Amino acid sequence: MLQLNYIQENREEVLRKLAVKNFHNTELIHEIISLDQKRKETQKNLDDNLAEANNLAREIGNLFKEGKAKEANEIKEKTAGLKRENKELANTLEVITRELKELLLEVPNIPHESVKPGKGEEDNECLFEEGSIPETQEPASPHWELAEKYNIIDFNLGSKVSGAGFPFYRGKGAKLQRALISFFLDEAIAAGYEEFQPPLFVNEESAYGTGQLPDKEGQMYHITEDRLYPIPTAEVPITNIYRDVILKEEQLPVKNVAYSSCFRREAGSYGKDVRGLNRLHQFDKVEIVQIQHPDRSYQTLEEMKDHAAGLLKKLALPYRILRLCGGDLSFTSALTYDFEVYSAAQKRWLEVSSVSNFESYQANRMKLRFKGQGKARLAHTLNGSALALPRIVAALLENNQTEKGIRIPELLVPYTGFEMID
RNA sequence: GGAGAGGUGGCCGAGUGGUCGAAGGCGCACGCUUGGAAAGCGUGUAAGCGCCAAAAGCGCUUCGAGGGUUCGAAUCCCUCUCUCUCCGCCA
Repeated sequence: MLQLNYIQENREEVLRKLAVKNFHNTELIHEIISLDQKRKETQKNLDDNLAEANNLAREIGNLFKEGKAKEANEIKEKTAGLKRENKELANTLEVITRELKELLLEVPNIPHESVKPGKGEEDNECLFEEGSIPETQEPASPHWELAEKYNIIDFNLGSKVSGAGFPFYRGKGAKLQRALISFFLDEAIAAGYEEFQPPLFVNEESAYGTGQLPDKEGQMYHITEDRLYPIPTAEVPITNIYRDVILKEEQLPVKNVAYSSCFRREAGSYGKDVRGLNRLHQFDKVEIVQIQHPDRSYQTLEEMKDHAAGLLKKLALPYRILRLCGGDLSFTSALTYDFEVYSAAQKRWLEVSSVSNFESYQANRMKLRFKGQGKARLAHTLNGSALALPRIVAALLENNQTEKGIRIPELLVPYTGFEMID
């Protein structure tokens, strides 16, 4: 969430920039500011009262020690009213604080100045495109047909055992998954990231920390009995490592990478766009996360963007990079680059990665700070998929189909141990 | 799942109702000392919120979390949580 002081001191600027994200709730901002005013007043009163109570308590202690029990008891009576008053003030303060936090959670992150306004997907700006659209022999098969033909992914079995959106990978399909995961991890490690294997279930605090709660509640599975959430992305456990942490400045940047399964309810539409691997309830992803000094976070974002691009290049997939417009930017992000690969048989672009700078929005929520010379400051958090598997697999299958079978990209062969799926 | 012991500052560790944000030590920073270093000596060493233009200063909160008792809680009571030891179960 945004910092209160920042909102207060830059009210007009905040409103102007949020408008880029199609956020026009001026009233909310004003309400927050006036509620904070009320908070300060209440706290001042409470603090003064508590100071007085502390003084009286000290006095009573001294009097008892000197054996002046009578005087002590007289003062004691004075404290009764004060106590009642304080309890009330404390309650008021708590209500205000809670309400303030709730309101603050409704304010999205401020977009970076390079973000252009726009309604949605259609207004995203294409920054870069590389690789040629492959010429597949007609008729080119979509991946769900290829998956069946070569018996490498079984959607029906998944439906039987779990439900739609939970496929089985088998044989060379399973090996391909494992190869991609290893490849992505190795590339990240070579780029200086530390590998983590995170828990796949997180508690409520963590879900709030990275912003899945309260705004995206319906997207996560929820194990109510134990109050745990299966992670929708490794970003959640990996970033939350640093919840309530004050790092030393020289520890920055923190570079972490994690492979994990991801779980998403995604109660969405059905049809061609979500067929096969296009949208799943469970999928695999390698996620990179960085925690960086505010002065260098945009440099880092570029570095992470290049990392993701490098992976696609090595897999020889045609891809493009989009800079999301205000309307398509997520609630918590300041700037996001989306990566899409071209799927030859489906004749459309598929999103395979999203690289974002959250600036201090997540950090403020989870009190992630760093300390150099002066006071502790909020750090910046960034993350990106590097990469998400299912659509990569879909594109690999479709783009690399030949009469003899599906050709594995050269750089991946050491990981798969085979050159063809046939 | 059962029984017991614990959770104190960056770390170790003292503290069982009053002046304790907390002894002592380690670490770290600065200074003195030294030709230089070590040792030694001295000083400092949490975060958040508020008052203040700001600094200084002051006030409030924080000893796993939440609640309670009390004029006053790190210290007493209750609930939760985590860690350790033993037993049970188990990949």
